[in-house]
Amino acid sequence: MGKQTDMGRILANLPLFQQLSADEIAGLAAGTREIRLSKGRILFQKGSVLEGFYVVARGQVKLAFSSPQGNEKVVSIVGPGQSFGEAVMFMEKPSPVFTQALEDSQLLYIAKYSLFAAIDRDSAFARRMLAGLSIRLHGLIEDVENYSLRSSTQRLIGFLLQLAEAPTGGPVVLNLPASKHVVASRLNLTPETLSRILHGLAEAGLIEVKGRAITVLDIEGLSRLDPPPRAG
Amino acid sequence: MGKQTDMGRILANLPLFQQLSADEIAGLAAGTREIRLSKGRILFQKGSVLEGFYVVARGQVKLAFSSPQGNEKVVSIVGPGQSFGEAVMFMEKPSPVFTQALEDSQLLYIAKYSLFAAIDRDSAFARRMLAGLSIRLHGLIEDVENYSLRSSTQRLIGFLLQLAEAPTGGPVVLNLPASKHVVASRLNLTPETLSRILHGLAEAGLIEVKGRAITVLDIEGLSRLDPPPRAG
DNA sequence: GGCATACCTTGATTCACATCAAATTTTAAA
DNA sequence: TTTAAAATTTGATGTGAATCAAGGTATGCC
Repeated sequence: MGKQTDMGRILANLPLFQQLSADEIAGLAAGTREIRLSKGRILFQKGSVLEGFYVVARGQVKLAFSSPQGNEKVVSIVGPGQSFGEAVMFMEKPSPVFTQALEDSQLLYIAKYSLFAAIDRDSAFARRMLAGLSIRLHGLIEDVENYSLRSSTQRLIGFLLQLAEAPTGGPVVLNLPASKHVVASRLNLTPETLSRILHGLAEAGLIEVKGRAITVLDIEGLSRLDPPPRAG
Repeated sequence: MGKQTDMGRILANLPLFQQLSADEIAGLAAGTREIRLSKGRILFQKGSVLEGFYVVARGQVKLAFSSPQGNEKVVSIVGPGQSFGEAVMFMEKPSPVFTQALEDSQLLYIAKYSLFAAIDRDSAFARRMLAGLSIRLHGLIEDVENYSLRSSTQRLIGFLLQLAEAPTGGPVVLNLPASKHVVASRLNLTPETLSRILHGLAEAGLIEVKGRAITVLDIEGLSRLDPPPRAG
């Protein structure tokens, strides 16, 4: 036991694999290996071809691309229970992004053949996989929407409200999921702009900032500045 | 015959359904209906929930979102043989975009249950579906990359080179897939900016513009202005 | 043809955000 | 603690592309 059953337990707890049987989990676990990644380490470079995908068990990694001019843009901050690399694996094309650990992390690498076996055995699982990719796709569409028709301030507010994730009116304390530098990049801002916006919102009495901890004082007020997408 | 076999023929020719057996195509066709959409018509609004997905048989539609301020951003221009709406269907969430016909169009609507049946019957098809969504996802990542770290000019050049799709050095004639207004929106530009950039490139002797027809005179020169993503 | 409607271009101006430069604070390590 | 390195803030300035405002030019309709 030990390693093997640990992996089984982690796998079984992933949203994606929630509904698999013990047998199926065991099958996946056989094609899975553990990877430890210390802070700052690159997992794979842009251009890599993946023969499997990854799940974060502990820690945090970022997916990002870099321009020839050396700028870097964080596409995604991936935390425990979340996976990445599926699309690149299914496509069999070079990855458009690279992956770097933001903290010391523990990942699981699940081999393609092992996942395919699960898909072949269980079409409900295949559907769940499709739904998973669809959600990812939806997220990217939202990003595109944010970048193209919302201002810096609106993007930040949207981000904060998502973290706050509480429809209550009262003050909510939240922690930025990463350094301001990384958060800024994720929101397509410079660190300077992020700092100024946070200052401005604090000035306006809408939030309080203490390092990475942000207290949302007035969700209503923030929402008013952040025209939420109305259905219809 | 007629309608029914027409649909079968169209379905069978779609990249997604290429490798299905005649039986399987027939099964899909049973859950498929034809939709005619005249130019300017809205197929579904933002916020709609889809019980199936669409394939363009003839014509052209756009997927776009609009801001409260009335701006509109085209996410995708969809032509014959291409499909859309799968992700929204799998997710069972409101669509983040609306769909409007750019020309008189003929679409096929493929019901969810019919697709699910195909997935249940044939896991290779499920895999192809996964690969299809992955490709879509990859495209969106590219968009995000373009919006966040390339200039207007670079985005346009990238777009032109993709349309040119010929590694030859000589002049290539291509047609913009839609009106300049729509193309501009797709590239996250105003029509004014698009016009100016085209003018500038023509001035520089790199292209020639005559309405929607664009002659690429110097692919090399264009590529030099458009740092292509290097793997590695 | 003549008229209207959409489409595109051109110029002047503005603005949001980036960039550059320099403190200042926080964190980590010795 | 002391010091070094990293992260963050603050201020001054620059700029790419949007916006505003007219003109032109196709395209289709009567």
